Amino acid sequence: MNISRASDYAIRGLVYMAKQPAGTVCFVKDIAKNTNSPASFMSKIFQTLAKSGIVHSFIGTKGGFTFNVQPENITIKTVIEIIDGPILLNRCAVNKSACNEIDNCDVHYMWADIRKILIKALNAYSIADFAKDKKNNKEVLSEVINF
Amino acid sequence: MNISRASDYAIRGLVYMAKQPAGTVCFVKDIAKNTNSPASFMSKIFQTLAKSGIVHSFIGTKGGFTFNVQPENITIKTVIEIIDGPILLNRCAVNKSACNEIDNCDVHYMWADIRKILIKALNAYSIADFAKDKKNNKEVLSEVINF
DNA sequence: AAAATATAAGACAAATTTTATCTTAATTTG
DNA sequence: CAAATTAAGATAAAATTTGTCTTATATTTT
Ligand code: SF4
Ligand code: SF4
Repeated sequence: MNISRASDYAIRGLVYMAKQPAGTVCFVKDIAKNTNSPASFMSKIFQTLAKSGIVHSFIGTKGGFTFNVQPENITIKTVIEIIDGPILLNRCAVNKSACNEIDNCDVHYMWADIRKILIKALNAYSIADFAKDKKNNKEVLSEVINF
Repeated sequence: MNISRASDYAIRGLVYMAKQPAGTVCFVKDIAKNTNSPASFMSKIFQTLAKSGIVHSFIGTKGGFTFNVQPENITIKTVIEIIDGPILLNRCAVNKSACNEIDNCDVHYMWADIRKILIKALNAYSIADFAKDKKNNKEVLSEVINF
């Protein structure tokens, strides 16, 4: 029950980028150094992010990455889905076609429900939220929703 | 971002047990058959559940498993933690000792927050909730918390 | 313009985790 | 006490995750 290390790195890398002056072309080398991640692994992660369209890549000397979507509009959920694929807690609750139950089984509604909550929480945080200050100034969700 | 198949099976297996008359000694063979899971895999899963104390096991002919904790008191979170281990979304947000940040890093508060929400949601459902009827009669959480 | 350099892209490989099976031990029944 | 039934535990296969190494592309320098 965790995100992959790749998704974790991706988020940290994007947060690092968001902290640089807007428009800066960032090198994987620097992104990796500042996130304590293996550069070659981070490289592959950014390839995936580039393919998805949220960052733009430039090959060759002075190449690197820039945002293609504003960090305010990139939520944690977006990043996790790009790297890890769809968020399916029990790996079938959404993909009903993969199960042979005619009616929904005993646990279907629960997983759908919990998934909905999780996705909303993951969508409540954007990359830009972390670039500002450490104890980010947004109110803590779990208090706001009184849950 | 999903629970393991083992946890999924565990939950389904326990729900099956909860549907039998209280006190029934259940065989792995039957539990597996009724959850479409490999019996030998389910066997190992129930070993783990037995070690944790939530079920009791009986060896030998007419052996099997019974609840050691009332299904009402076994939440989904409990089961997942027994099978998959602690719920750590980014695999460090709780285990601060495993990281070398002096202050908390940029993403620490977010993960702590989302984790808190997820855990509450997982704790809101018990095994007994599913034994009653399919569209279980408890209100849908994601609506109740207006989130 | 060619060579050297810096960079991302993509192919490849190791490590870990997940999923499962196979063998052994324990208990009951006849 | 032998046979049958069941869980426990050891072992193995498969899948996924994590990571590295090589190749292609663009820029800069000579
Ligand atoms: S009905 Fe059950 S098995 Fe089928 S998709 Fe829903 S949760 Fe999965
Ligand atoms: S400070 Fe950052 S790296 Fe350390 S435990 Fe928290 S989330 Fe993990």
